[in-house]
Amino acid sequence: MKPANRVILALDLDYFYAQCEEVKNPAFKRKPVVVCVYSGRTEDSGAVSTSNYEARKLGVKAGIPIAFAKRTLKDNPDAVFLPMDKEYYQLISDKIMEILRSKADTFEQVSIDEAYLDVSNSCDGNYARSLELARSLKAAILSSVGLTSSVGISNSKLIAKMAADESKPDGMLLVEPEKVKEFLENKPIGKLPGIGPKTEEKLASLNITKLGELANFDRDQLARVFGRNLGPGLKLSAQGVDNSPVEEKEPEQLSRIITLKHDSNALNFKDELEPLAKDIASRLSELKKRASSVGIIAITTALKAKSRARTLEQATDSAELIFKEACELFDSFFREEKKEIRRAGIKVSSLEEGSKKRNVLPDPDIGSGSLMDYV
DNA sequence: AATACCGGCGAGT
DNA sequence: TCATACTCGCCGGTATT
Repeated sequence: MKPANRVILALDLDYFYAQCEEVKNPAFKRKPVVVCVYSGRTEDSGAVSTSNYEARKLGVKAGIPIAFAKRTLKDNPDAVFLPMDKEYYQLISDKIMEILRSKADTFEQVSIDEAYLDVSNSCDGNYARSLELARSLKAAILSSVGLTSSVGISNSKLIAKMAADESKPDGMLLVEPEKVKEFLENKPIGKLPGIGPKTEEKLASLNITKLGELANFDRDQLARVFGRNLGPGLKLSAQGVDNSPVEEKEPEQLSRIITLKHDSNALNFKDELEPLAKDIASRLSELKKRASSVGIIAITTALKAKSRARTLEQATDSAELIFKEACELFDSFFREEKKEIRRAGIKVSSLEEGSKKRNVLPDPDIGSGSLMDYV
């Protein structure tokens, strides 16, 4: 028999990059640990990628400038600043994801440190059993790589995710289907995944601050303010309605971006750009994919994101072609925008299967003309 | 009217 | 104060058919 309820588990690795560094060097535990992405412009230019809870307590969290973080912790001799070691974190992540995948009916990795498991069948729709499973997963992760994690369980990805968020660090929280409404209604709207600062402000101007209020708000008015899909979607989410399946998704786009050595208003940074194209091309061939759209990303000195893109006649995985398209897009970008840019990137999208040459365009439909054409 | 594409924005890790 | 590197998804506008 198919279980009546879905049983979905969301698993999050706690403060992932920083915790990986604690594993590498256990002396870092109890010290503020700050994982940094140095942009290489000046000594401390760049941003904090993530930090452990010791650092967060002191106000050093993801996204802030490294220089700011150093100033904040300057009187704390224990504070540790480390460059991001993504390869190492990736190895740890891969090992964990392999374990999780093997325990799920269906599995979906959503980022380097997060995954959903649909365990409806393996737990036979039984939430008590899912709690046992969650305990054993957390234990398996701890014993294999030494990391703590947080797990949320409910009947949808949305609520499981929110439950995991609420339980962290090193927590576990079950929200049974009958408890979903109660779980949501008094929470501030910003707790809903997808509602960030901007959306929160717009909702506040409609006098909506709690999820319960959003759940009961006029659907059509939400549609007018937030758009036909997004508006009603917000209302459904606030009601705890989420039927999205747990399934592995193919990547839809790849991008690489760098901070330029010097701000620029012309394409005089080809040397810095070319490796991005090479990188994307080799990733494409790893994935056995080709891209039929190539685009560029430009971040202005005012930190506004700009983009240009072009659809190719034929999908490609060639570094040379991607680089050439990107150069042309940057040239025309600088011709029309008289802006200085700080960061530059390349993005490919419309990815399709197959690394071998193959024309995927349909044949020109010469038979579709009117019969009258021949009269 | 439906679909495709583009550029911008917002959110999340 | 200074402000990384990604990925995903949606929106409105415009072009294409």
